Amino acid sequence: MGSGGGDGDVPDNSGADTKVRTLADLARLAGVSAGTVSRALAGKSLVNAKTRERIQALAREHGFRPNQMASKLRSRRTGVVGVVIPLGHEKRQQISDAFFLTLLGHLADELTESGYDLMLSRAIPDGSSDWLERMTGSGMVDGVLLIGQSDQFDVIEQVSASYRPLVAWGTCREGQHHCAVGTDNLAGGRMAAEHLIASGARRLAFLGETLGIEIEERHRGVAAAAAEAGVDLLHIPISLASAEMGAQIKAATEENEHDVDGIVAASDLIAMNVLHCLHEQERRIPDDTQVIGFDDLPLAQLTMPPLTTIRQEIAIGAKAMVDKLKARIAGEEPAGLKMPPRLVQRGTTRPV
Amino acid sequence: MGSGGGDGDVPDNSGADTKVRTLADLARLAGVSAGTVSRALAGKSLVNAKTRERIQALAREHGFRPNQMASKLRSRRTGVVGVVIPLGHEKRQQISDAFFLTLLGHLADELTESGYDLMLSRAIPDGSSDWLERMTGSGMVDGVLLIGQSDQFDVIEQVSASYRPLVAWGTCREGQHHCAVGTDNLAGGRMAAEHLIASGARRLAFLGETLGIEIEERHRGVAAAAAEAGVDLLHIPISLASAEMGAQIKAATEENEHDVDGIVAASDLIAMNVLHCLHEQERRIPDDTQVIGFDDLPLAQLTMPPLTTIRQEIAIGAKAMVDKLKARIAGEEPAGLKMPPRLVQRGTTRPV
DNA sequence: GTCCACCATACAAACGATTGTAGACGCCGA
DNA sequence: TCGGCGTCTACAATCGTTTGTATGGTGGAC
Repeated sequence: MGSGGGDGDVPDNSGADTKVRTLADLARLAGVSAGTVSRALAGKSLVNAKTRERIQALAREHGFRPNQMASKLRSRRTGVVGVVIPLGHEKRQQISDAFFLTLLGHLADELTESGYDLMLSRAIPDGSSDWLERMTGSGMVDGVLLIGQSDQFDVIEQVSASYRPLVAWGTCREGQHHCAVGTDNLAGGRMAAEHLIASGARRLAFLGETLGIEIEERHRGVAAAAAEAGVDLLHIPISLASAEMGAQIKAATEENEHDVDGIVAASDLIAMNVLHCLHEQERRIPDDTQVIGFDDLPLAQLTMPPLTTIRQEIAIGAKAMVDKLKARIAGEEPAGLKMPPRLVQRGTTRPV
Repeated sequence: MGSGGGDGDVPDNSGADTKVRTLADLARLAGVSAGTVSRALAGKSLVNAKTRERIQALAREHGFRPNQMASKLRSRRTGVVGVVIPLGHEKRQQISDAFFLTLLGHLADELTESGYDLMLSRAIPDGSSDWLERMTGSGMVDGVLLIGQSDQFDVIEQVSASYRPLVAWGTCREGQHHCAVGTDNLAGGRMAAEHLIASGARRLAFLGETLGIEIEERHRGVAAAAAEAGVDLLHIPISLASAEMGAQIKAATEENEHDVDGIVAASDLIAMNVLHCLHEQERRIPDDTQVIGFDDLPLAQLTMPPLTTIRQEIAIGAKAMVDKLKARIAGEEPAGLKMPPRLVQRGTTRPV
């Protein structure tokens, strides 16, 4: 009363000058109560249309917007989705993986479309489930999206037992508890190997470390196909972090250049590096060595020759993740989605 | 007392069963007041060390963590930094730009390191300054980082007049009000053009639309160098969105194949596409046509031949942005940073 | 003319934490 | 034994909204 009421006293500094920070401030200016202002700004029909517009105009004029923290606290709905990237194996990995970044971009687009904000968290698992519960248990988000499962399958499984609005990208195992959207990596790996074998490869190599569950399945698929066809398979555990990748691949390709004629790379990025190294060693692609990638990032079309790869439907997957999360936030329990991979034949393998 | 103390009474359902969601719940269990629990969990020295540890153990046991919304509301400090990507020109652009995504990754790393969470927002400017003020005015974040300025220089300038903790990536103009960290694009463009001219190019082309201020400056730099040397310069406004880029570049390179012998691409991604198209047209690089990119993304090393490009120090820039933002949050007013570009000579230009 | 219904607004109680301050308790010296 | 002092804890106000309910006023029907 005493301090605030500058309305009538000094007409000078009345209007746009005094900073209006709270609903109460605006209410005083409009001559109504805070509750009414709240409803007016929310566009509720309980307030008179004329009053509503007057208040909205006033708010616009003063550049006022309600404090989100207070709003979220009261309404117990944050309008925020947490997106966490578990950096499990590979402690030193930055968020620089091209696939994850691409997926993140699509998720951001989908979430924005649905009116959600996105809280990004780079999590480095430390043995406990803390890295995940920090997000789920904080009351800061309505739901959580996991970009990849890394080697944290068990933790995710455990947390999801009590925290329902959680959807992960990655492998969808039989009987698993949590909701996952991903590509059938086993089928993808098999598909890649079978393609190479069909087009004449006899000594295969799989490039990529299998600490993460997704990559491990790709490798299993490749191994299964190789075993069935009776061809050799070499596993070279290339790091997924792009910083180390280059040197490791260089070493690997030089060392094994004598006997490998078909390479399955765990990702397109590895494949690009392989292409580069093979080219330096003047191996002809696909004549001397065939190469096949995984992901089908936009870049795959731009290599020379263009990269044959196993396509993951990132955009579709991102949309599915967001849709399923929204359903879970609403209390439903949609099942996971295992998308079939697709072979995109380009120039680094011989046509069958 | 009556309800909570299951320790001795019924050892069965005593502990982890009853859900403890609030400080008050935990306080009841511990037989202390909520205030004490709050201080204990915050590690304050005002509570007895023994009590503190007992409470912390209890919290751990029940998987309790304080509601962040309430905490942030009361303490008026969110521990969150907003990162917004303005999609000004190019309404249909997804967050898929490789450079922005890379910068985002580094920002995420730096912010995590500093204990901040990251709130990502894809903003589509609509003529007003609403897209930015939605973030700055909401009380949701302690500060805002802008990934690129797009064509929104004026809006940013205006908002930053009253909202101090704001740092943008991008061009650092003379006399501008807001704090920006970025590469000297003018110098970069000039550097690229001078390099091409020095190595024999006489008919230059700049590929990339100049709606965004950064690209526009690169173009100006190229134009200045071209004018000084008296060589022709063609400007072909390629879209920055990767979806449309391919076709546009294909059309452009086919049309102009007769007279361009030096290409400055507005980004590495454009350069990669150019390489691809030129290769299809069986032009020899760098003998028939020289190409130079901008950014020096990790991919630039993997093209064939490896891409000559103007390097932007993304990691260093990200760190600078976060440092300056932290200083601004603390009330200081650090100046912007204009980093010198660096020419990385690889295989798509002739050595001088 | 009275009463009912109804619309618009005011009031006040949450939401769940943080934090200044007052008070309880134990310990010490006199 | 008592006062003073230093530690620790309880109490209560506060952050800024949202939302259920009470209340005031207006119009129409009988």
